[in-house]
Amino acid sequence: MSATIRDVARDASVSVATVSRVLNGKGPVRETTRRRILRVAQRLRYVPHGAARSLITRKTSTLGVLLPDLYGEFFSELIRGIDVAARRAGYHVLVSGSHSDRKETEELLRAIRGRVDGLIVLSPTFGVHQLRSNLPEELPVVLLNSADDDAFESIRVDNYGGALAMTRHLIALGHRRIAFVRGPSDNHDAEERLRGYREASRSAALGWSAALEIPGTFREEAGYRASARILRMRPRPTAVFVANDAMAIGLLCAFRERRIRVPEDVALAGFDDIPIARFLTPPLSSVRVPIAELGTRAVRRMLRALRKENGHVSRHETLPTTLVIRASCGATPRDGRAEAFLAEEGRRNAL
Amino acid sequence: MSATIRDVARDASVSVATVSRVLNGKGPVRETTRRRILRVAQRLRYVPHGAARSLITRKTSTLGVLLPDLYGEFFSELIRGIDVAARRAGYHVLVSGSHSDRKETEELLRAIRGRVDGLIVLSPTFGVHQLRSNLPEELPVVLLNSADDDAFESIRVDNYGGALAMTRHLIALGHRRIAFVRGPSDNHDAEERLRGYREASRSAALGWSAALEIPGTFREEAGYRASARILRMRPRPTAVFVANDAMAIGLLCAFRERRIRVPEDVALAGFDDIPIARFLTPPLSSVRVPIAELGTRAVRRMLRALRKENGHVSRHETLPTTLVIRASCGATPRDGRAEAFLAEEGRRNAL
DNA sequence: TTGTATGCGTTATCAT
DNA sequence: ATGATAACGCATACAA
Repeated sequence: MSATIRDVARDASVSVATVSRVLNGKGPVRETTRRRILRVAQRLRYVPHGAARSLITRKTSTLGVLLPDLYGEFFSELIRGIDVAARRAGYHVLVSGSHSDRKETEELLRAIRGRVDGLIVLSPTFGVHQLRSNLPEELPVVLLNSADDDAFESIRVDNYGGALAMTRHLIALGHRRIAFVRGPSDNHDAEERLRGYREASRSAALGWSAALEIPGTFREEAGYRASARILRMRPRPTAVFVANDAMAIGLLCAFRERRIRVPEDVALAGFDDIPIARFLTPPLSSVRVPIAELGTRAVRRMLRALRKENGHVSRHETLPTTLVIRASCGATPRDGRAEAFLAEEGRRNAL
Repeated sequence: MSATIRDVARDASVSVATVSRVLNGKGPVRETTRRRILRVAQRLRYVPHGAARSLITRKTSTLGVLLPDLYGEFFSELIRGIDVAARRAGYHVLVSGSHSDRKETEELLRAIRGRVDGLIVLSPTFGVHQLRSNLPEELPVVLLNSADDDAFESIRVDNYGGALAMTRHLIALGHRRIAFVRGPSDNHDAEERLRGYREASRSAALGWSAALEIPGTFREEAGYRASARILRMRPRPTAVFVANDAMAIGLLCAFRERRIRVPEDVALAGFDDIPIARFLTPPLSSVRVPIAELGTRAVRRMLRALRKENGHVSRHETLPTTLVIRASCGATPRDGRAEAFLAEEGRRNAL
């Protein structure tokens, strides 16, 4: 068994109270005893017991993160952002992902009482009411990219604005028939991106039709499949805007198999700007989403809430998205330059 | 404040002991009181306090996961594997990633006392001695892909065998000068892959030379850069085996810029078989690593250790890697077929 | 079948 | 400057 505070107290011939004071740097204590206690603690390899401490302190110094069924880069970037920000502030991260089942989620929500000081929830699919009813009242919650969020603090990404800008960019390049490959219809991010596409199409008075919108799932396979429907259309779309990069990769693959050239035969643009987007053939134009920052901000907001400083801060925040134009949409020479590549690398490392 | 067990006891006119018995299903209790207590508990939305419970139980029902600076698919797949396996067994997952600083890591190791029941450590870089000295003796530890692991249970992936097989495959295709782009030299996985490449080269009596081994970092950029050195070699290598897929993508990008055709001008093979490998241009031959399974197994081993069933099980385990041959190494027609794609998809979904 | 009492390892509130 | 002791919320041995 590990040493407890009593062991340290006994070996140092003091009371547990004094040991506690020394270890927490609180209250006055003579320098000599302080050093003696520290020495004993080190020799015994004493470490305070987390559960015991949080029982009395009513603080766990850990943040909970609840995620849906996430894949690939998005997941890892988000966790990374949360993790580093949390650790910097002395917090641990309790993560629970791959939640598709509603009941399971509720069970989990209840199980966290006394395990976390706050909860960061990314739930583009589910509503928020189940959160309300399954969570302790006083537990701070920060919502990420959620649909209805009036009850909690929330941070989202400007999916709508990004989709609007990219669609307009394609229009500016002369495209009139632009297909859109959708994400899951129960996903809020996906719906916002669709909304941006529609708004741009409408305001430009394009020959828009429902047939131009193709269902998808955010997975590569869906993009691969979408290609067939796109190539069957008459007249054929001259550009395809895809709701995320993963599906765009599927499309790229399918187009290559059918000898459709990008961007000569059809222009292509994605969404997310995952790290490999610029390494694709051709390099993929995309809408950059600050994923890691989404996590970082969430933690920052959470910390503020934990310090009860959330009295007058705005409860909703939207992170901007930015257009990243590469060769796939035809606005740039087909082959990217190494110079451009290196510039991008610098920016990335600076992050 | 949330309701405690006392609140429930009071409202149900019983003692806390009885409430505890009901909620944990232990000991005999009359059916009528049982139901009454359950009803009250539900009305009060009572949930046992995790810290309090683990203080007395000496169990936290959470698993710690310690990771190095991981990126992309590898990270997310591993976490997914661990997460689902852990939750299925009723465990939470406390993750801490992006550890490059040694001191910070040690601090963290100590901070987990009383927060986790066991620790899963992926540390291809660091040694294990610092684990020993900073961890409570009795804490079960499962090591993943670590260099020296005699002290703990460990699971690793057959990096050596995979690299050996892929190199031999390239040799069988007629290649005699095969370059190898290395991973970080302090990374155990990377070194094992290098070892496999060397062994295959040696046993085939190829014209191997140190110049054929190019340093790398596992990031896309390193692959991009490696291309220059490769193209400068005389005679030029006819094939390049890259220590991971991310770098292979960088190479693919650089080759395209320089109008080097793959596999016609140079064959290419990667390692990891990340999901997008088959969507690349051309589809990338790679060595598949069962990442999610690595996590799943780790949890299984951990659970066994927690049940103290680890008396007679083998302490070291190696997961097999498998060759995935696509177009990039030239063994297959340049364009993959949709049929092949769909077959692969089936396999993937079955996972 | 149920209640009482003790302790898990800390921190915090009093004394001294 | 230090010590005794009461919480924190729960599980459990033992008594009833």
